[in-house]
Amino acid sequence: MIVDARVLQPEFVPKEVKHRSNKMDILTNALEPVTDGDSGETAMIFGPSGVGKTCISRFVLERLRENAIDIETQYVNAWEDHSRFKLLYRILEGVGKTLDIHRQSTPTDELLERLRNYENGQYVVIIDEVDQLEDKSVLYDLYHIQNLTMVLIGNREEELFSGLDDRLASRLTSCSRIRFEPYSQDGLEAILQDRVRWGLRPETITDDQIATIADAAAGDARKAIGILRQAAKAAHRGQEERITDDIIDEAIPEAASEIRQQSLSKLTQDQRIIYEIIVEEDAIAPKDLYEEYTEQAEQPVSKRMVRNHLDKMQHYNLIEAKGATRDRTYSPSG
DNA sequence: TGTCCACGGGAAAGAAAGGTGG
DNA sequence: CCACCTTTCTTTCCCGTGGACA
Repeated sequence: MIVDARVLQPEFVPKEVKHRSNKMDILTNALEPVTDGDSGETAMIFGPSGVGKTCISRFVLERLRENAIDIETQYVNAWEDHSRFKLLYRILEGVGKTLDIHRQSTPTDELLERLRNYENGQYVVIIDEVDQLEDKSVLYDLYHIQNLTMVLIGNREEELFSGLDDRLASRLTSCSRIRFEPYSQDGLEAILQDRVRWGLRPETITDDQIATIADAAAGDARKAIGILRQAAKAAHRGQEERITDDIIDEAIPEAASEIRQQSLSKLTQDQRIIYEIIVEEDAIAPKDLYEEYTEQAEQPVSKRMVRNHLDKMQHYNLIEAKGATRDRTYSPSG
């Protein structure tokens, strides 16, 4: 019943863009000068996850490249490359200037110097999850590089501006900002319909079922497509002709746990011990948590390190912290 | 209302890991 | 294979915060 599994993958460059055409226009305008060989305006994109921020940016850049020569583009995820060095390295990678970089003989300033010396036309860089960047001063340096245009993507505006250099912050107040809202019910249904049309055999899913999925996804397209994928896979496994309501009911929690599972697999041994304690206790005070952890771990790490782990797990949305200093508790999220 | 103190998180220092050139 | 350097991870130290408790 699955015709083309690719359209069930979240990365597939989809027709979603048509629901975001006004946002695309703003971004395209900001980057327009690039096609004439000038630097574009720094663009900032904000919005919750699964609303097409990354997707739209990549799409716009792709189209830019098609329409003009001498444009290089690069996509960097600051969640993966969160140090100054890694970020700069990744950016240089996009213009193939990393060949003879030896970490030993190449201080990070040298990386910047190379970017400044890049003369082969305009270079547009998407920096995704920019709030995850630990050293935001690197943005200030990048901002001042000729021929380099940045597209910054983040969840919340305040998070980006906090910890930002004052000088840069004031410059950025004038640059173009684009806010993405969660998809509407109708928008999500249209996106799903589109995927279904290309990815599944006709008649395998009803409009009502699509509406159910869209509703469960709460404005998040990634989640919606995840549910659809789970449902299609389940039906496929069970040799079903079509997707039943029962399959969808099961696919909704499965899609959620799929995301959680992916996060869990990235945890280290220590982090997993901590996570399991929190799940076990449901809500636990920091002190008790650390005591319990020291008992279970063969080589317990310091309190400070446990706090780092807790931070990380909050980022992954695995746990949440409630309360301020004294009455704080940690509990599993969801 | 004032004192106490666990907590979170920043900074510095130390240890480990990863890579290079001899 | 080793000496050496940079980056990354971990620990140690410290201080401001804000509930608890008198």
